[in-house]
Parts: sequence; C-alpha cells; structure tokens
Amino acid sequence: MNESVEAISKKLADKGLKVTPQRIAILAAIYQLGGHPTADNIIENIRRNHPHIASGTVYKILDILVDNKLVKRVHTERDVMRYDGIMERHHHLYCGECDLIEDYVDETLDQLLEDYFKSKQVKGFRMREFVLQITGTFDKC
Amino acid sequence: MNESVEAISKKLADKGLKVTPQRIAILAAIYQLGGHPTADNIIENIRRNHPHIASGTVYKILDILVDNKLVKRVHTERDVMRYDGIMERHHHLYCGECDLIEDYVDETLDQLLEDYFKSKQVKGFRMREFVLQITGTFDKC
DNA sequence: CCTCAAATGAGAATTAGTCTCATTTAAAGT
DNA sequence: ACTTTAAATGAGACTAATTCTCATTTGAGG
Repeated sequence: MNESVEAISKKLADKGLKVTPQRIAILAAIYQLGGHPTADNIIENIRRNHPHIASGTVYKILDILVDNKLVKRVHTERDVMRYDGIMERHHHLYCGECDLIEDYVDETLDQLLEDYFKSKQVKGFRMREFVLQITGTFDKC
Repeated sequence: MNESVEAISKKLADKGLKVTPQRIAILAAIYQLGGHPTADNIIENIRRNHPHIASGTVYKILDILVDNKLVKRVHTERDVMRYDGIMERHHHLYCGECDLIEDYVDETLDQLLEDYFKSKQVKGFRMREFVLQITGTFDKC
C-alpha cells in the first residue's frame, strides 16, 4: 500500500494539518514499511532520504497522526510502541514465539461482535470499538 | 482476592519454581492490589514490608511469573507494562479519556468466539487464546 | 547440615520517549 | 510575489522504565 505524495498531502490537509515534508515522509514510511513498525523503524527508514529529522519530531508527529486518526497505535505485550497505517477495522494475530504481529481482517467476525454488543450493553461504559487480540503460533515461527 | 502465603507458595512449587520470600511478596502484592498494577505499583507495595528488594529483581520475577502463567501481561496503549493476577479468561475495557483498564468477564461472549473459531481456522496460525480489547468511555471519566 | 545451581541486591547501563527552546517554515492575507 | 505569525522542526538535554552485570546469598535435594 504505497500512496503518492499528493494523496498523503491531501489526507493531512483534510484533517486541517499543516503539510510538511516531515509529516509526508513519516506517513509514506508507515505505508511503505507496512506491518507494524516501531518509531525506530520509521526513523531509520526516513533518515535515508531525510537525514536530519530529529527523533523527537518523529514522536511528536506520530502523536499528531494518532490524534487525527491517520495512524493507530498497536497494543503490544512488550514495551515498544508500534504503529499501523491501516485504519480499516481489523484484528491482530500475536505470535507467542517471536514478536510478530499480523493483521487479521474478518468482516463476518466484526458483524458477529457488533450484533452481540447491540443487545448486550456494559453498564457505565460507552463502547467505541473493539479489537480482538488472538495469541498463538505461526507455523513459520 | 487475597491468598494466603501457603496458597501462594503452593502455586510456585507446583510450577517447579523455588519458593522465595521475594516471589511470595510479589504475587501477594499483585493479588492484593488487584486491577492492573504496573511494576512500579508492585515495587512500592512490596517495599513497605520488604524495603531492600531490588527493582531488577522484581522485573525478573515478573518475567518468570508470566512465563509460568501465574501472571499475565496486559497490553496497553502507552509504554508502561501492566500485570494481572487473574488467570481466568477475561477481556479488557480501555478508557479513551484516562488510562483506566477494567476487566470484562463475559462467558456468553467467550462461547460465541469459541464456536465461531471452531469452524473458522486462520491458515498458518494455531490459535491459543483471544482477548477482546474494547475501547470506549466510562461514564465516571 | 552440605552443596551448588539458582536467586537476589546494588547499582550501572540502556533506551524509548519527552521536554525545552532557538530557529525555520507553511499558509493565510495583502 | 511578499509579509506575517502561529505552528512546526532540530538539536540535544532529560526522564523513567527496564535490562544487565556481577558479587553475595539462599532454597532445596541429597
């Protein structure tokens, strides 16, 4: 999923964000890297074409992108934050052996959950979204 | 959910782990604190009766307890690891406003998911367990 | 009660992420 | 195009969670 600079710029502008080369580079890196890169993966990727970007800037921009729903944070079992440029609803497969995390898209499941929670409210809590964390083992690991 | 020193010792011994005062204190603290304490919450709690425990020791013991399935790590959106002494299957409610995480037990939901995944296999992945992360807002927040 | 591998304590080291502040820049208006 | 200005960035100091190292202690089997 690679997107053009124009497409990325439009996404930023649509959210009312200033369009800067750094922001474009970070979104482009997330799309290009795919999977669930860490901030460090992103920094490393960007520095190839943009050697002077400060790591603090990357963290700040990632926060802004998350706040503006252009990127999601991925919950992990370990202490490094990961990011995800896919905003469609999806779940995650966590490998118990290594730190691989794969996306799992399943609209039937989404519908099942949605139907279930339509009738079942949790008292004192307004639900907004759900992500299923499925832990197991990949054959390849 | 407070457990006696004897009960905790037995849990450790049953896993083939050495029973040490530090390990007992950490498990007792997790049970006593309830919720989803951070390593720091646990250290603070233990130091009252056990002032000389080293933080490195606490982290190492927590790893051992997680490896031996006496404690779970809780996936969070932020960078501090949290722990959970409840080993029964349950899900989590995450507050979007603050960093509150509550347990959500729902056996009907568990059954629903189990039935669904009985017929639906994910290729190349052997599933072991699932936790639903439900994000939303608590009325009290 | 001896032995010894395993566990612990103390503190240094690492590292992800945050903060500060001087400088630069995007973009709205002239 | 040119100005203006609030917002964004770069550089690097700083913080805090977690890991590492290694000398010392201890649990548990023989």
